[in-house]
Amino acid sequence: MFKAAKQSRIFQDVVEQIQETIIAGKLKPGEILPSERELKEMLQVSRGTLREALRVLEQKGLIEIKLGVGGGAVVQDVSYDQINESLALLIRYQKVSLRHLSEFRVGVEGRVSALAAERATPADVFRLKSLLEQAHQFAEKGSDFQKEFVEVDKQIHLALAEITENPVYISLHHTVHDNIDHYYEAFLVMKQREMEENYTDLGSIIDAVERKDVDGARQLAEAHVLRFNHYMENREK
Amino acid sequence: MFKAAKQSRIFQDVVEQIQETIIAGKLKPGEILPSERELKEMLQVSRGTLREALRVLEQKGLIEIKLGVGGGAVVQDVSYDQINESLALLIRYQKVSLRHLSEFRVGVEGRVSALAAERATPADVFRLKSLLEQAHQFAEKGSDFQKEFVEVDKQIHLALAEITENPVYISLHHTVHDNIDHYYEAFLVMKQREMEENYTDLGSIIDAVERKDVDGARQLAEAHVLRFNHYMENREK
DNA sequence: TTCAAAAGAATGGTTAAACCATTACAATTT
DNA sequence: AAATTGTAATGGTTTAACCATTCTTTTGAA
Repeated sequence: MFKAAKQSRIFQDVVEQIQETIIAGKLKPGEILPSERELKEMLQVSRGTLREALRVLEQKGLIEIKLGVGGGAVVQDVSYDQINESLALLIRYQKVSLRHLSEFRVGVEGRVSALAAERATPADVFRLKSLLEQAHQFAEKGSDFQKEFVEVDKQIHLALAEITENPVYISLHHTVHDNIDHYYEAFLVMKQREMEENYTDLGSIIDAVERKDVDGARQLAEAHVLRFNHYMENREK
Repeated sequence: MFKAAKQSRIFQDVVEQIQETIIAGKLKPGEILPSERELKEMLQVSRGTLREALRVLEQKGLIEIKLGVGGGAVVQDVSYDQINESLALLIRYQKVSLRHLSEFRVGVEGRVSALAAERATPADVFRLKSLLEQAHQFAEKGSDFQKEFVEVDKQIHLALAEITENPVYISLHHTVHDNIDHYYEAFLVMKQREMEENYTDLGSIIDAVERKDVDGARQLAEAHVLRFNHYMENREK
C-alpha cells in the first residue's frame, strides 16, 4: 500500500531541492550557487554529502563546477548533451549499431523534410538555397573538400530541422550526428562524382520543399540518406 | 599544442576505470563490485572520492547501489532509462511540449509501421492479430475499459517497433511513452465510439502490414496517432 | 525439534576537520 | 604601464569515526 518513505539518502533530497529550484527558474543559467561551505550550512548537511549531490547534478547537466576564486557550481542551460551521452553509451555497449542508427536517420530526415515542405517560409527557402550554393562550390572543387561538403550537407539537414520548429527534431539532429560523424570521418570517402550526386539530391529536396511537395520531399530525403549510408557500407568492406 | 594534463579530478579517473571495465564486459550485469572499503584500497583513493565516482556511475545508470550485508554496487544492464530521464528534464524545462512530442510520435509510428510492413513474418502478424483481438474486446466493453484499451494499443505499437528489429525504435517507443503517458492518464477520455474508431485504425494498420503495403501502413499509422493527438487536444480545452 | 527473536557482522550513508591545488584579484615592483 | 608577487576564496582530497540497513548466525522458548 505504501512505499518506503525515504531511502535515507540525504544527498538525493539535496539534489531534488537544488534541481527544483533550477527548474522553477529561481536559478537561471549562468548564475552561481553559493559556495560548498555556505550551502552545507544552509542545507544542514556535511560537505561530503553536499558534494555527492553536486556530482549528481553535474552528471545530469544541470550545473558545471568551476575551480578557484569566483568559481563554484554554475547553472547550465539544458541541452541535448546528456541524451547524446546516454545514446553514446548504448552504442558503446553495442546495443545499437551504426546500421541501426543510419536506418533511424533515414526515417527522421524523411519526416523532417516533409514537415519542412509544409512549413517553409520564403525566407527559409532562401536560406536553404544559399547553403545549397555553398555545397555546389565544394562539390565542384573535388574530393579535397569532402569534409567541407559534408559539413554543409549537415547544415542543410539542420536547417530543415529548424524549419519544423519542433525542438525534438533539432535536438535529434545533433544527437544523431554527434554519434554518427565519428564513423563518417573514419570511413566515408566520396569522389567528386559522388559529391555531385549528393548535391543534386539536396537540390531536389530543396526544390520539393519550395514547391510544398510534402510527399516528394520525404521520398527524396529518404533516398538521399540511404545513398549516404551506402557510401559508408561500401567503404567498410 | 598540449592540453591540460589532468583535470585534477581523481574521481573522474575512477569513473572511467570502472566504466571501461563494465563496458569491456569484464563486469557483467548482476555482478557486485567490491565493497567501498576494498575498492578504495585497490584504487588508492579516499572513500569520499570513491563515493563521488560511484555516484556518477549510478547516475549514468551503470550501477545501482544496495544497502546492507551483501549489498554494494550492482552492475546494471544499459537501458533507455537515462535517455528517458534526460528527455523528461527537457520537457520539465518546457523546452519540449506535449505537442512537439506528439508530432514527433506521428512520424516515428509511421516509419515504424512502414518498416514493419517490409519485415513482418507470419508469426509477427499472428501476434499482432491476437493483440488486436484483445483491443476489440476492450473496445466492446466500453469506456470503463479505456485504460486497458490504451494499454493494448501501446503493446501493438511496441510489437510493431520490435518487428523492425531496430533497437533505436524499441527504445524510443519506451522513451516517448514514459514521457507522454502521464498526459494520457490525466487528460485522455475516450467514449466507446472513439475506442471503436481506434480499433478500426489498428486493424487497418495490421492489414496493411500483412499485405506488405509499406506506404499504406505508414499513412494509416500517421493518421491513427494524429487522431489520438486530437482526442488529447480537445480534452485540454 | 521447530521457529521466532535477538545478537553479530558487513555494507553503504553521514559527519567532521584538516590540508592541498587552482584561480581571480589586489598589491607591489620594475 | 606592465610584469610580478602575494593573498584569499573556492573546489578537491584525505582521514577516522560513527550511524543505519540488511543478511546471517545464534539463542532460547514453545
